[in-house]
Amino acid sequence: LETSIRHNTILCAAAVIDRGGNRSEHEFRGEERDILEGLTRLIRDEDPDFITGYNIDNFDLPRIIERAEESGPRSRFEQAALCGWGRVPAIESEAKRLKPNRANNRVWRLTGRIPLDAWWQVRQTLRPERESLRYVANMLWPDDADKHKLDVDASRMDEEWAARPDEVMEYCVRDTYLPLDILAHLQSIQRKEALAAVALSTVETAAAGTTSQWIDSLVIRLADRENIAVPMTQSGPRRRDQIAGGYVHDVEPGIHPWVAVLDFKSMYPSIMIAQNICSTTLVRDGSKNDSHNVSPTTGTRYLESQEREGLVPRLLSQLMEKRDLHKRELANAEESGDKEAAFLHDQLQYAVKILMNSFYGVFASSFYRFTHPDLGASITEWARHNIRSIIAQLETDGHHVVYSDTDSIFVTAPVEPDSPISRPPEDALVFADWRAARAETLRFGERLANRFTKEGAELEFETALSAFFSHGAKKRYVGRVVWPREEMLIRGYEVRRSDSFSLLRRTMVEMFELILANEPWSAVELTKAQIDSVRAREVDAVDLVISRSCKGQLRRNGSVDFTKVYKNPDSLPYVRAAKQRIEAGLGFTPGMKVGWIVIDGKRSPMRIEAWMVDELGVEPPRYDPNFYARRLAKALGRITEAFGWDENELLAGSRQQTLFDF
DNA sequence: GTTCCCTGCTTACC
DNA sequence: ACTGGTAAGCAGGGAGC
Repeated sequence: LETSIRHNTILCAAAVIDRGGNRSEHEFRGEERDILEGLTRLIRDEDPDFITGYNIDNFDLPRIIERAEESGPRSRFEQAALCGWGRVPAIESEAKRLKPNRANNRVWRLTGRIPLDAWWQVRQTLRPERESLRYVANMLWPDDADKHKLDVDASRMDEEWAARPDEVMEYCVRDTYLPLDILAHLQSIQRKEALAAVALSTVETAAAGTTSQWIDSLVIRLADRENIAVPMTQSGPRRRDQIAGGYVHDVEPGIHPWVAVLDFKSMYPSIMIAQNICSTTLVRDGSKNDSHNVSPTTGTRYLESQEREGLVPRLLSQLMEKRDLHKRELANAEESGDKEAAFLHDQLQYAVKILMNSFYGVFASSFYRFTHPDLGASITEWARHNIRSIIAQLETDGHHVVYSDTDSIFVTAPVEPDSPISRPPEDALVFADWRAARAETLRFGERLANRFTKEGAELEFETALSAFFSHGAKKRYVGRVVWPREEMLIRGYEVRRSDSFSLLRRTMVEMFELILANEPWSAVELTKAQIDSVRAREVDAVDLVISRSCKGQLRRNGSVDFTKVYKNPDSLPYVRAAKQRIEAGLGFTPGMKVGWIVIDGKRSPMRIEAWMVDELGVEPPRYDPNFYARRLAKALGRITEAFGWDENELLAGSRQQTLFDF
């Protein structure tokens, strides 16, 4: 749709029908009624299974319903001519199922069809820094200029429509192809189908249903076969104390040379299977029997599986076998060059993985029908117990555990001291030392995996690192992987965060390269140089865009209320940016990411300007160089501090400035 | 005008 | 109206100085 900013009405619409790759395009303009009727007729004639678009959940669908209700006839059945998209006969008795509807502001439902928003798929699978269609198209197809041509000013749509409707129509059509291309690129539909296949659910449930519905699909089916009564879900609010989660080991700041990384294969599902944890095996009457599986800290008891195998453990074992099978088939297919089979098995093994990992969350929740607070608590206490006891044994044996998070352990390998940590050229003398260190780390990793793997808790040797670095914060680390591939592994740091800015991300990656190559002083020099260039305004504003997602509540008239979701909305930079977008006529839908540039960081609240360059092609805002210099110094200083250069020393830089000069 | 502490919030890791 | 916990870090704002 293209809509009037002034009157909220629909100016024109375009649709593209994709039938097995053959596409046809359809344009609608004229009276609003005619546009809506035309779209509805097209959908009823062409009968699509999926309906997509960019941000249809929050924009197109609500707009269509709203306009149909406002401009259209009174009765629900008469409105069906304007938005009766459901796959049911257009008769009075079906009036209810004809219209798309959205229960409790959640996902859209449309009888017989599946609305699948390309924006949401992009967001979930790609996590882009910014989410405008223009930005995403540019990211996915950087060389495809006509996919991201910008020749209509969307913020002045009324004027554009009045002056040159043909160009607007063309622009509208082009943007209708993109969501189809995006879904194809992300293989979104295939993924939903694979999930439906393994969860034994409809594709609709796989696409729009909740995790608990996927699990219900498997558990209730099995419970029915076994004549086990299925509890109802209790309604109403039930709060309870949180259960304890995974264990996270402290990290010592600095470089740790030659590290073997091990992790448990499907940790929580394995524990559920091994300990037979299930609603149907939980001992609830206080009886005690030596055969019971007893959890290590709370002493929760479960029947042993020989006495009665729990429904969930059984389902999980089957899923685990299924995943192994698809992985084997995937390997076979790859070997024989059967691309279609390889694709299918890859989708299926991935869907099984997703499904297996969903079990724990549902059973640890307070409101699932088969849940009991003890179930979730038992799973995590076993997990903490297993990993802690391995850490303790390793330390007793004199091995240094560098880090551990939930199901992973990072252990220093016993390599020759002074083995090089960065790969030397193959003709260098020390290359042999590097290779020997790697071989030793591999042997060590394999040995640990064998030693600690037991029935129901398989410890796998996952990667070998020639160096591990952290500045001392949990969930933030970098590793130079030397096996099974050679690559850099970065977790948690600003590099991974979409609310950082690209100059910081880039500089930090370069810095890590140098640190892992054992050249920390070069890293410091690099950082100082970058700080200087921001200070001198030599950096493009596009490299300084910060973005975050922003919530809001949509009012009936299409405006957004921020006070319902935020205590003090105007104190938040992203809310201020969202308001600027709305002001500029660019539109904002709750949940979307908004970008901004800080133009005065000294004021409180800081002054920002929304980033609208992608959509409007306007001049970028003039940024506050000192703010960005400080943010760079802060984030990078945390890292260089491990080598003796702190934030203020970085800021002082080559210019001999003091902390208070900006 | 700092500094320190707390709160509110998002986004990461697993 | 619905899957969990653990953790880092930014920005705003008030208190005590």
